[in-house]
Amino acid sequence: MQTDRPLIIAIHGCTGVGKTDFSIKLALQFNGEVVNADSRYLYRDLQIGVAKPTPEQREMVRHHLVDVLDPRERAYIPLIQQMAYAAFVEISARAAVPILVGGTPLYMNAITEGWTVPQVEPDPEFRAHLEERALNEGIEVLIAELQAVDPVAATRSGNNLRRIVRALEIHDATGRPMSEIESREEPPYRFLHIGLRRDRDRLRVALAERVDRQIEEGLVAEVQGLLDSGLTGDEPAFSAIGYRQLLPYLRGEADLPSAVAQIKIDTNRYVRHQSTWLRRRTDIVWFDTEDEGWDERALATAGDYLAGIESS
RNA sequence: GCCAAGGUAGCUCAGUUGGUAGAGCUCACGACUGAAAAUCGUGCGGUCGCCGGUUCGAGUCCGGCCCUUGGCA
Repeated sequence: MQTDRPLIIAIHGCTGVGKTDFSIKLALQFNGEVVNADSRYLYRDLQIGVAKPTPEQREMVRHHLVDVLDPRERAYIPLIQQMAYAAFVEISARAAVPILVGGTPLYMNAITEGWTVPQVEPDPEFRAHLEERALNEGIEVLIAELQAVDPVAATRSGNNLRRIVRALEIHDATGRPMSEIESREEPPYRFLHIGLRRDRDRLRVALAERVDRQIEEGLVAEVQGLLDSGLTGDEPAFSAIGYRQLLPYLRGEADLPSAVAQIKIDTNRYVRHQSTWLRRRTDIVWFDTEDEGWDERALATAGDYLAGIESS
């Protein structure tokens, strides 16, 4: 199929497999610019714990969607999509190659598959009210209510209160079932999906070492600094792994070793969640980063794609 | 050496008046379209410290032994 839709390279993979370093190589070789799709890179003031691209890397390659939100602000799918698509336009206009680098599979999918989420603004009061009812009357009551207006959403929401509340919120605002409103429309771009992966056990060990390194590099002081700047620890950015686990320690409620241990456990759990999303995609070309010369082959694959020699 | 408490799933622990074991976490798998590094679900996993006794039947009672922790000498 020949079209003149702009070419985009998307890099998928779990945390710690080397997406950031590879994206720099890719960008340097093909005149690329990085478009971030990692929910934690969006936030200003988070650095060590989220393994953000270094200042040097950001000087070498232009980055988009990094440090664009205040820790108090909440990220959400349409916002990420708008910013990413705007970046694609800007980069393409410069005749450069957009390199979308994931981390947050939900955002990667929403961007590359063109999800259309129901345009219903979250209503804090409505949510608080339902959450209170769930507490007092039991979550079954809400499930039954959702079942009545949107069986599809009720079935897939299970006991996940957040999803139940969201579905009820959409129905309340629009009078229509969330499951009917949502859709997807292929975005006007062509993507090459490159996935980086690594043996899970060895990745876990490497990530544990990364956590130890982050502590040595001053993660505790960074988190303390955020609190000193007036944040409470309840802000959206504080759901970041490496940050929220340090709060009990800084409050004197836990010792450092157990807080660090919890960071490692939560990091591994995060990897599992990412894997669940990634396994579902069938359009990713995978590279094992433990294979000799994987990066050369990945770069070559990208080169062929950009040159129009798609082999598919 | 003596006294006390305790030895049950990888970890922390529940186990009612004896009826061949549960929870949370870990780990694995899955769901999830305005919170997603969030949230929710499923599954794997134990010769109940060892030996013997009582009993139709013992993690649960009795005896002995081993080990851990605390206290006293």
